[in-house]
Amino acid sequence: MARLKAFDEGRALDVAVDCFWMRGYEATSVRDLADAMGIGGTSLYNAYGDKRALFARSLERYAERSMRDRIARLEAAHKPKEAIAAFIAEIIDRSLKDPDRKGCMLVNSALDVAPHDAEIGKVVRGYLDEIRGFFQRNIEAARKAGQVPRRVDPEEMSGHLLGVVAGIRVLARTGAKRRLLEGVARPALRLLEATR
Amino acid sequence: MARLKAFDEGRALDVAVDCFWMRGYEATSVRDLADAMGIGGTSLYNAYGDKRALFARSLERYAERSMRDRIARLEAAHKPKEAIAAFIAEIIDRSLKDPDRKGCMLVNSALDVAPHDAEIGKVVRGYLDEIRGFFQRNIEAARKAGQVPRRVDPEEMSGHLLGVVAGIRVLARTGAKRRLLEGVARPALRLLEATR
DNA sequence: AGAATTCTGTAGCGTGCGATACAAAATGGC
DNA sequence: GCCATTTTGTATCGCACGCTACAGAATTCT
Repeated sequence: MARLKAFDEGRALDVAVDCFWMRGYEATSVRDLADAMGIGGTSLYNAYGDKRALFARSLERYAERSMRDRIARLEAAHKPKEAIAAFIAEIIDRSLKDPDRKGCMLVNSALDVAPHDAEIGKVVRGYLDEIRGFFQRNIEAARKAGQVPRRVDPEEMSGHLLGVVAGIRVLARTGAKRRLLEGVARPALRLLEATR
Repeated sequence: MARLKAFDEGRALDVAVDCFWMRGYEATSVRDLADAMGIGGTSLYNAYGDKRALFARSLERYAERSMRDRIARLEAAHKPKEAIAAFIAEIIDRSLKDPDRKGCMLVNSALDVAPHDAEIGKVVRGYLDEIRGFFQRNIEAARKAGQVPRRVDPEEMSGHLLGVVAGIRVLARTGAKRRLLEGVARPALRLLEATR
């Protein structure tokens, strides 16, 4: 019927994710994007709409690949309390291993673009609440199984853990060392252990 | 000797702080700044140098007025443990009261500009470490006074509190409600209380 | 008053931005 | 083989960006 696309939309989108992830929305130009994705500007607009639409799709892609996949994998592989600890440990490891110090695209977006774009702000809030939901779900399960003290309130504690994760992402982006990041997390995890 | 400045450099700088605080570095144009400050572009360059220099001075001003002043005031008015609780309570209140949801300029800068500007990154890290220092200092004092459990490690716990504050600032910028923000903070403060 | 110095407004520099017009190239259906 | 349709590269568009040249206004010193 018509000419075929000469590039893989999904792969190019992954590249766009990296660009927005590293530099943020404003600081990433359409030309930067097109060059990195290996396509022309026309193809970019043809395939994804405008810059904002591409950002929205990138954010969605990030949430799917870097958040939901991780949550699903950890919940499948670990018992509830261990899933929480593994989530935080993995985030610290990834933050330290990434030479670009990109942090978390959701956290970056929460500060960068959410305040100036109500629609994207709502989306970001939804994604962050999915993370909180992961924590709450697993706290509840662990508490029912007697692996977490009864005095721990799942809703409150899930918010605490979400805040801790966001804080870790912020500090990691400024080049914090492992010692500091683990120090941020450890007291929170200790609250899930039985009190001596 | 020469013509006098027709504007107050300090007051204008405060306006610049608000602009950068709300919109970030990239998204704030020199024209936006000059208009808001009530001066011409030439006067801005004459008085502050270029945009980056104005940002650096704004960040410094913010740290002085919104961080060091608060720390000094709270340490003068409260005993160590209460100073910590008051610091966090004040941040939550201010975050919720601000209709612009500006959050914390240090945290915003840590994500926005620090990763792309080593020098400013270093400055931001220094300011954040001043906050951590406030926490550590007061934890140590409270612990010596027997108001905080001996098992609390001041260095680790100060990092935890810094992370919690950063997390609160992130979530506040996305429009989080008081219930969530206080839920983030409460488990951390509970660690400073004696365990039943 | 006049000289010296600094500040201020206008006007514009070159550059990069997001986005698009247009024609050539490539594909599948008939 | 030709038509309809979509993709692609080139070549911009108008605009806003950070920044500056320049001349006139304002101030102090002599």
